[in-house]
Amino acid sequence: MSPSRPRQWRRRRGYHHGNLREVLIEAARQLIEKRGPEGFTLTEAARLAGVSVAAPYRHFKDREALLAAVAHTGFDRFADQLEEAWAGGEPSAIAAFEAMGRAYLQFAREEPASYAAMFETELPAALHPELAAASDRAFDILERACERLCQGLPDEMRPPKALMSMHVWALTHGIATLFAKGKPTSGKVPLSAEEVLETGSLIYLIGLGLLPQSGAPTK
Amino acid sequence: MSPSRPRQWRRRRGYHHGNLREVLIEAARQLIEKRGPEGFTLTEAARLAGVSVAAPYRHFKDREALLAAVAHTGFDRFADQLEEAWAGGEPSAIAAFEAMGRAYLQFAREEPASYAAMFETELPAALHPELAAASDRAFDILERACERLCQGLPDEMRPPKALMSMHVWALTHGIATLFAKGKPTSGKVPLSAEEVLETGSLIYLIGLGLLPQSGAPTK
DNA sequence: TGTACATCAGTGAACGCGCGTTCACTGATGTAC
DNA sequence: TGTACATCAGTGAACGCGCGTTCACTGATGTAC
Repeated sequence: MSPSRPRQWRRRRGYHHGNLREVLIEAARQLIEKRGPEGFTLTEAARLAGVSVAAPYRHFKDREALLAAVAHTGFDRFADQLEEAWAGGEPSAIAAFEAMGRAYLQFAREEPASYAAMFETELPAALHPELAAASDRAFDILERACERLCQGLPDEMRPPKALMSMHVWALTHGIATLFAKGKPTSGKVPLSAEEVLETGSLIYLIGLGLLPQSGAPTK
Repeated sequence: MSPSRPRQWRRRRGYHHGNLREVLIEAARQLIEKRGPEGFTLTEAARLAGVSVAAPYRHFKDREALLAAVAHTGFDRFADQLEEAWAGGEPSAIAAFEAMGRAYLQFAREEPASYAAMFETELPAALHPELAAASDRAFDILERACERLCQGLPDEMRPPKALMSMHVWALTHGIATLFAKGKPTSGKVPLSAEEVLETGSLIYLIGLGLLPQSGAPTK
């Protein structure tokens, strides 16, 4: 073993971390999960990443920038997963739609910190345009899904896609947050978030005329 | 003017404030409105109320107790307003239901701080049983409303009331939070929260068979 | 009605703490020659 | 291949600040006699 410089390109060894930006985002995610988006501190994130408290400033302008990065990377994965779920349900628009709903709930459950950073903070969109773009992408996916769903509907029964997207998004977001752990509502009712979403959207789709009345909830 | 002790029973003059508990709750509400439930400080609330930083401890065990009081009084008014709106819409169950929905959105808009303290904090229910009771009361009102709505429905088409309540609550809560000011979603779409809720619940009620298909959204 | 006294609801100063951010610095890395 | 050097990505100490909470205290109030 000669003392040649360690040829570990993106390895996190030695003085230079090599990966600190991503590690800090992940650390912030963990801390937000415990203490909420307002509760996480830059100091703690640095400690968790094993660097000095000043190191994060090489990668982020300030605390808020790290929070925005958590939200941004969250939106990216969120949009990816919605898209993937939709594609996996094709060619049945209904199946694809329901798969997307489940993917939404799954994301909120598996990445509560990302979800909180994305939807429960007030990051000024003007200061974080790349964040706004990432969030728009997720909304567009939802909107296109609604459009596809309604394709077969006669014109006069087809709801405006923006309106329908809001219905679907609000219902899903509402379920995701009411069922989030620690919330006063969670566990108050012996139902899973998935059951509530599936039955709720079933009734909604019947109301739109996309499904026959017979499909009413049975239990 | 003789120096007789001021006969102002519950007036907030002089050394004894007389009203401090309520004033602190109101101050906390104002601060939460600006900085969120995690962002408000006891120090600032005391300053806003015009008392020393130690005074709040005469009325609240600690910071969290004041936060819980904001949530508690919020739930009380919230439940009152839902109940009142329902009563005002009687005897038409549909009209009463929609009035209740509007009252919900109105509360969230007029008391964003209360709403946040109620639904966006993680106050341990075990430590605040009176809070859990107040929240249960609000949910019960919603549940009874759903029951009333479905009264005319044949048994096999009637959804379990807990399930239906969750649908309705989630949709309304989702709309309220997505439209809350400062949120990434607010203002993204040229629709009012009320429009989205009204059309969304219309479609839902059609899906349940409570309204004829003809009532589909027109615009 | 007057007075002594217990209790209540404030004050103001102090504490220890952890935070966000800045600064001059230094070790590691990549590259031009 | 070797070396000089610019740049990059860290360190570690320090700062000023505001917070939650505690403490001994005191002025105001209500009440028993």
